[in-house]
Amino acid sequence: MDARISSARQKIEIYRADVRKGGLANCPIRNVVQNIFDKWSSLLLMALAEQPYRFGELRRLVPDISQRMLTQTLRDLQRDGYVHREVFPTKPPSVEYSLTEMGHQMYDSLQHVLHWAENNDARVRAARARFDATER
Amino acid sequence: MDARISSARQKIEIYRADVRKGGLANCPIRNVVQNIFDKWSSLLLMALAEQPYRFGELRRLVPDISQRMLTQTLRDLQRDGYVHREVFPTKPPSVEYSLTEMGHQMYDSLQHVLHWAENNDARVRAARARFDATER
DNA sequence: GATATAACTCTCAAAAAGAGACCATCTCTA
DNA sequence: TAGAGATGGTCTCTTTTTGAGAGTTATATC
Repeated sequence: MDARISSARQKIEIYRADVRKGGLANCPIRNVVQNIFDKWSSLLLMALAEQPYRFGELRRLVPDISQRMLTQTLRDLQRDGYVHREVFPTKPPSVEYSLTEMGHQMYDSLQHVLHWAENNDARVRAARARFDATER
Repeated sequence: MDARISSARQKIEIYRADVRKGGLANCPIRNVVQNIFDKWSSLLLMALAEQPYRFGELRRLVPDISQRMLTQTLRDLQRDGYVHREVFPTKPPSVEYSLTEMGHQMYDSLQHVLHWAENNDARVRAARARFDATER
């Protein structure tokens, strides 16, 4: 069957499927999306979608990420197969991170939301201001 | 200018722009994406994209969300303008949540990643298993 | 009168994230 | 030749976020 035409309802069912079995680990969407929607993941994917970067470069590119979170997020992305990590035997060894083929494919589908966010920032801010003025 | 053709590089710059100003609140992408990529947001959006639901229905639909997080996530989505909340003056008052026009538009762009996740679960799992066997 | 339903809020414990010190190794500069 | 800086991390401690679950107000049902 073609999963592209599955309804939201079906997706919810998939999300729920595993809850009934007692855990969350087997739900396909949640399983995958969990790591992509991580606080720093989309940002790092955006960077790596453009070109490979070294650890220190990423750190400078994203100044407000802690080294701990950079290490951890990169490892998670590597573990899921989106990112390739290559160590070069230079004097202080350097490490380069790049998107894998699958990483690029995934990013293609992620891009849409990022674009939307970029283009609709003002509307969201306006909605937020309206809410704060009314409901609070 | 058409933001749809902006490169990843430019996006990163946008992400970074506000860091230089000392806070994160003004970065458009991060600002918007933050709430969409919340742990429970995409799941609730998936549900509401299909049809309106009442509070208790959502709770039963997503059994592993705590009431605290359901309330909070819904309020955040409402605040950002994706979700409409309507109170009906029944005896114990009931509340219905539905997607706004903007919510539907946003969901259209979010859908792509969710589809990708649904269709590539096996690949991700395989990558993960490979990583765990090798690197650990 | 006890119990259930509705949509929440509140408190406390557990998990995750951030800040920043520390590490080994090598090169470059003073 | 001593010190500083760059490499890519780890470790510990504190703060923030999340989850679990009891409590709330008001009505209806048995």
